Amino acid sequence: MRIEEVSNRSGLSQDTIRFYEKSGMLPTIDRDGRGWRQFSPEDLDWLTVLERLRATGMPLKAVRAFAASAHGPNAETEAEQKKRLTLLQEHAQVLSKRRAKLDECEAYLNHKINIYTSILEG
Amino acid sequence: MRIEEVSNRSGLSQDTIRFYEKSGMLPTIDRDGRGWRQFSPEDLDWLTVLERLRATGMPLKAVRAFAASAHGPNAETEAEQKKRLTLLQEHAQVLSKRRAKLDECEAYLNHKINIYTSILEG
DNA sequence: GCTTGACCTAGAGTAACTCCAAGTCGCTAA
DNA sequence: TTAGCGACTTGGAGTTACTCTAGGTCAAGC
Repeated sequence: MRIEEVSNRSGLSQDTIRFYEKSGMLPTIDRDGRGWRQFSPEDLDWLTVLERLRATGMPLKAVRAFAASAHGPNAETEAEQKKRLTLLQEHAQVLSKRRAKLDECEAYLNHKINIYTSILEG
Repeated sequence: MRIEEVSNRSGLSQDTIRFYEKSGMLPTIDRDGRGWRQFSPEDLDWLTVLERLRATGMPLKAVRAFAASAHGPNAETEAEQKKRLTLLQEHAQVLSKRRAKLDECEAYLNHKINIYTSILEG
């Protein structure tokens, strides 16, 4: 696949994909004769993982640690898998806090909207 | 109140509060004899609003528009109130998308965690 | 042979903080 | 009374995570 397709499917911009490659968060991406990136289905899967981690606020530093573990030479050893599990579990905790904050803010926002609506109607 | 108290209560750092003041998102804040900011309870309320809008990802540009409307000379005219209502309603729509994304990512994360857990246990 | 379109790179620009250095002021303890 | 402390002040530099721009390559179609 070319970068445009991978961008559309993963939800990451072409610039972001190039930036992720440059900053070591992707495995080696093939190039064709012209020097264009050729993404495999696995590359797309990986970018989709990254998009989800980033969309829920995992900092790039942690994403990079996750990437290094997943694509390093010892990726499939128990130690590395445990490392990745821990990173994901920590992130899951962050997400539940994020959900609580979202609930709070949504309730507050609806409250505010009701106030404005009733002022403007009555 | 001094900046430390307002920071603790609003959840915004002291630096962020100063940054918001400098970039025109706060009403005029009183100063005491030493030049220290003296926040009123209304100032704290306003900062709490800002913290909630930002915590749910409203861009500063929109926050600034909201602030300009809320503290401008015509703040209480119907036109300005409608403007603010619209901004809040637009943001409420963003929030519901954000919630959907959070749900999706949380499910995916739990799926991944289950996979790692079962590999490492079995 | 010229244009178009999708890609390439390096590097500058942006958003929203966050940190730092250097300075002021009022208080307390020696 | 002066020396130190702690909470503040400012302007400006640094950071994160993109995002955009300029200038360039290459294959295909007219």
